[in-house]
Amino acid sequence: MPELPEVETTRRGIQPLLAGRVVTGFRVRNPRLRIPVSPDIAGAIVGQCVRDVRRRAKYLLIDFDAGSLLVHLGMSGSLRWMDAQAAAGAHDHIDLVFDAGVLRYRDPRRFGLFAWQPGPGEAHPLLARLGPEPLSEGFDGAALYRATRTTRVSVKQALMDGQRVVGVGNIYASESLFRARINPLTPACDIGAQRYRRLADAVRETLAAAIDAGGSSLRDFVGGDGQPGYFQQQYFVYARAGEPCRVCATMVRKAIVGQRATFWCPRCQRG
DNA sequence: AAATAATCCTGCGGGC
DNA sequence: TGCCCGCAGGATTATT
Repeated sequence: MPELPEVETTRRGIQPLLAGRVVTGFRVRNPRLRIPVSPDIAGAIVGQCVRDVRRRAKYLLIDFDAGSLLVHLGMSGSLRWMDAQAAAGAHDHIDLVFDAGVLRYRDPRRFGLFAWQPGPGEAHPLLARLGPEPLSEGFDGAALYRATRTTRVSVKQALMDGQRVVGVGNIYASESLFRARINPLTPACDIGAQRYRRLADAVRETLAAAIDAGGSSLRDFVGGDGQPGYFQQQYFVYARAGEPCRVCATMVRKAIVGQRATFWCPRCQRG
């Protein structure tokens, strides 16, 4: 389940492998991803040099002079650098081929996407309405507070809405709210500026810690059969319903909020 | 206009 | 043991 930390770990793993190299082929074995892979992509990138690999929200942007290849890993996507001759598995849908090797995209559930954005910047419709990056200067408690004055949805749903802040998925929403000691079911408009400052700090800390944890798995991007980019973290509350809170030993609770499983400690998260 | 529901897909675990 | 069912999940689109 790649959330922002996994995507950032993927970016750090592949950036040094791709930058400066020329694409020699683009093989699509199965174009049926969340958005069908356009047959025009090959013509846009074959023969072109990768200038950089960036990340925006959970999208990877592989930059060329003429534009950027947008890659989203969806629920089960992964990218690995391997020998060009390596046999492709059942869910290895796409190869970005270089002389030195191949960047292979595997995605059993096919929730991911590959799209082409002509030109520089982040003009693609998929990127146009995204909120601030949680690890950037543009994100803080004041921004969250301003963005939640007129909504009655729960603070957890507000936190997961990519127009307010990007990259906070279901796992890290629950984890961040635990760190901030905020009950995920509280209406977003009922939370004050001071507590949003605490939440913004918690989001940053939670994501940064997960990215640090992912650093040790960077080597997995080269060769091997493992799933790169996924790293097991010790969660405070996520998927721990019925188990004792790591802070106060109260039983962790679970509820479905906005169709998503939500976990919290009723003692540590009262407000 | 905002909130909610449906949707895409496969692997896995539980129950029987 | 094997089958069926439900669930998991991000983000867009459709519906209320």
